[in-house]
Amino acid sequence: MSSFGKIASLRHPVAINLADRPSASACEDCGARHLGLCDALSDEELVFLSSAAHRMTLPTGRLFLEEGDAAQFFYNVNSGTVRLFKALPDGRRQITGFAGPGHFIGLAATDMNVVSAETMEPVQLCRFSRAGMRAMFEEYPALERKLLDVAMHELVLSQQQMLLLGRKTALERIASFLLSWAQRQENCNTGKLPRPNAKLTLPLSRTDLADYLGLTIETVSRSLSALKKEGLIEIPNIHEVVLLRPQALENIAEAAN
Amino acid sequence: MSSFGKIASLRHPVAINLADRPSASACEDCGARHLGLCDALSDEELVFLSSAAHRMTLPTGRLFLEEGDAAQFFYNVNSGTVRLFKALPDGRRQITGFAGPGHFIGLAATDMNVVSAETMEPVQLCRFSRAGMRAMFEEYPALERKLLDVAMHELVLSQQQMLLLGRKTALERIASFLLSWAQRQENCNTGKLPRPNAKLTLPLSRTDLADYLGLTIETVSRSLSALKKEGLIEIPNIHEVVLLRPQALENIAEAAN
DNA sequence: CGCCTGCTTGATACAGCTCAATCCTTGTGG
DNA sequence: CCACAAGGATTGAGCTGTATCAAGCAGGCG
Repeated sequence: MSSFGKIASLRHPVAINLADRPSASACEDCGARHLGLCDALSDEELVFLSSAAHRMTLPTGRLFLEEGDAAQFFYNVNSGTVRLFKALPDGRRQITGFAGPGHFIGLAATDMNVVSAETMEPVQLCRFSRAGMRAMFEEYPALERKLLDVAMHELVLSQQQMLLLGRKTALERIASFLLSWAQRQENCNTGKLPRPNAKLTLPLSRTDLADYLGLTIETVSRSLSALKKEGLIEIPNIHEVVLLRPQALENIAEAAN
Repeated sequence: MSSFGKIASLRHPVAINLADRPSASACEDCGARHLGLCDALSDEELVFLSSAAHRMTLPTGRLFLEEGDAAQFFYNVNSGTVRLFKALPDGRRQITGFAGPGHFIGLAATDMNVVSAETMEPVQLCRFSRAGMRAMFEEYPALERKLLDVAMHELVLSQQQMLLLGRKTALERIASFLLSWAQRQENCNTGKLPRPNAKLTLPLSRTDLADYLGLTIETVSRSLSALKKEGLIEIPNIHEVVLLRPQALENIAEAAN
């Protein structure tokens, strides 16, 4: 996946006992310790990173980042899910992505935030000042390396999404989404299809789904119903989808033949 | 623009005479010397970078990067314009971006290219092996810093494009495109509107425009005609547009009131 | 139990697509 | 220098996929 690979050489072979160091134990307990950014860092680096982090817990539906505001912070999600979006003055909304455990927020920014961010569930995250982060790069180049990897991966996802939004039909969008969400869920990026009967958990509402796929909730609902009627999926409840025939979904998603 | 700013401290205050050093003079003459990536580097760094570069000249319409192939190289455009795109098996195409002088190609990739790239005019570019680039990061961290900046900027553009593709009307897409192309042309990113009567040069065909904006050529043509009839733009010829009333275009593009 | 919110389903409207004809620009050859 | 051909752009007419508007449905919570 990562074009620069793991930075194994930077990890200390000798374990450091961090139990008595408060700033480190914060990371030890963290749900995201072995995900994303944090997994790329040695224990020593984590201690340093942790000292610069402000840990926060937010309730559902909290808008903690607003498009147009000065960009002061980066965030790393520890638990829960966040939606990132842009909006037009008349209320039209485009969700540009979802950030779950281990995901990094704030790379898509200039001096101002270009997206807003809102929690979809109770969320725990670590907040870093952008200036502090920059300073850390001097000391810990692995951090910067990893951030470049993350940015490159997000670019790949963006390109996919542009194809989806610009050129795919409603049914193709839904099929594409289900498959990409499955990928994401079994973290990830094996490039393989999910196995038949794989069960997806969607923390998103139909409205979120519509705003992510550039459709209306009605069209989302109809498309899901169509896939159900064709026997490609099952919908036991509103937040779960079972992929009965992933290959058939793939054929629709990629407009094969 | 750049959230990490210029890396002024790394530039040598004392000029080095490079005239007699072949690998350096290649950069001295380059149209992109003071653009993008190359402008972020000191002369010393450029010499090194240049030694790793393979300079190429390609004719119009050359497909030099194909989606799905192993990602071996990065490219830096020196002159001309390149279109980057994804396609579906049935021929539907989504252009994800255009790369002109100073632009870097290849950040949106995993082990495989996820987009194809094709020249729209005669193009000069520098090619770098990805492995070589990675090695250079150790030696010249400014390079990596700059690459992260570039990636972040591309992410910002991607988010804008997702909003455009997912939620804007045909007229709004055209207006948005004209303004963003004006920004790009007067390199760039001042965030200000172009002055009235600003003249745009479009190296792209209507087909390219359609595939970039997620529309058909007919709709592109009709929307441009509509803007012309309303007196917001003038179209002296197929590759030029004059922005008579940028503010009015902005109001359309951003769906203001 | 019944309200409320979010989802589904149905009927209709319309923005943008498709198909088709014409126009314009540019390059070529007589 | 003009006639003509060819490819791209424009314009028109009708169609269609998705949006809009509206009515029912269901599951969760007080």
